[in-house]
Amino acid sequence: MSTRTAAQKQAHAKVDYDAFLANCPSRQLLDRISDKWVALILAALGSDGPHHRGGDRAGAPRAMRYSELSRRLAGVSQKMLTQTLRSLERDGLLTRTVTPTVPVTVTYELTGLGLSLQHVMQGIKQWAEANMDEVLAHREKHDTRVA
Amino acid sequence: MSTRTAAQKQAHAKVDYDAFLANCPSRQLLDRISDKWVALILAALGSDGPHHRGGDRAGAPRAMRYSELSRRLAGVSQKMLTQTLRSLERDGLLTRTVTPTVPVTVTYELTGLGLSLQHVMQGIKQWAEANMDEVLAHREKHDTRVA
DNA sequence: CAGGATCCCGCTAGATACTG
DNA sequence: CAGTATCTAGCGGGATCCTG
Repeated sequence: MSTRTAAQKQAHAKVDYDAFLANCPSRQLLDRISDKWVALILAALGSDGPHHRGGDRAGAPRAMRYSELSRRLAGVSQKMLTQTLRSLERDGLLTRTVTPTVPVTVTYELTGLGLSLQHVMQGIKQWAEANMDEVLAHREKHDTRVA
Repeated sequence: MSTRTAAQKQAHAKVDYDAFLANCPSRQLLDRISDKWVALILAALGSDGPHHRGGDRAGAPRAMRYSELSRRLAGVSQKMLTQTLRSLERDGLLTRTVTPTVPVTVTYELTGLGLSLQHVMQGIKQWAEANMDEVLAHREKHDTRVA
């Protein structure tokens, strides 16, 4: 993506959104994207498919069907899945494509904007998986001291 | 402090955590850290102070007092602040230091583990602030089409 | 297949009051 | 100053039933 527009905008209009401020829109946006399901949906759409389960490095952005996402995000209710997808669509992070086949086929795919967020969110998911042991160790130590 | 114990465990039992799985601990950890307040607390502790508001590039990790954090995270209730701080402390992301002065002084500071997460979370906050306009535009377009 | 619509429970986040 | 304790309203989120 070209960072020229972004740099231009920043230098020109200099709209300083600050998530530290309670009434700033970016605070709400931060709240929206700081979500488990958002992270997982983006990770799923950013990786290269459901059959390649051993490792989620980013490959080419991939279009996935609703059922595929549902299966991949184990334990997600269809309400949360649909709700989150709609929210992401509304924010321009992904596109929803309906193909009028015999049973309707719906696919979701990341936009450029969504992909840029995916790169960040991916880090969080990976951090959680990578540092799980250490966090677990800290918790145990902390709990035994209190208990 | 040395984290030798954690490193020992990690090198020994190579458990591959997968946040896509519902019962995986990393799923819950992902849920915990995917939080607005976590992002803001880490950002606050990772930057270089409250008076330097124009830009939140990471400087040296800084120790902050409870009241400082409370002021910086505008709109946070003391309950959420305390609760989130305790959670982060339990997970080993930050340390809580009590200094028995006349009125008690408590400072919070990121650990190495916390700092590593901060680098990731920082990206989210910055993404939200940087792409706010674009998201807003998408929403407007999407809403007018539906309305 | 891909949801929409409802019902409803739980727990969380906020407000308020009190304390070492 | 830095919390703890308590109460409650609200809604996040799951389960269930229904549809184009």
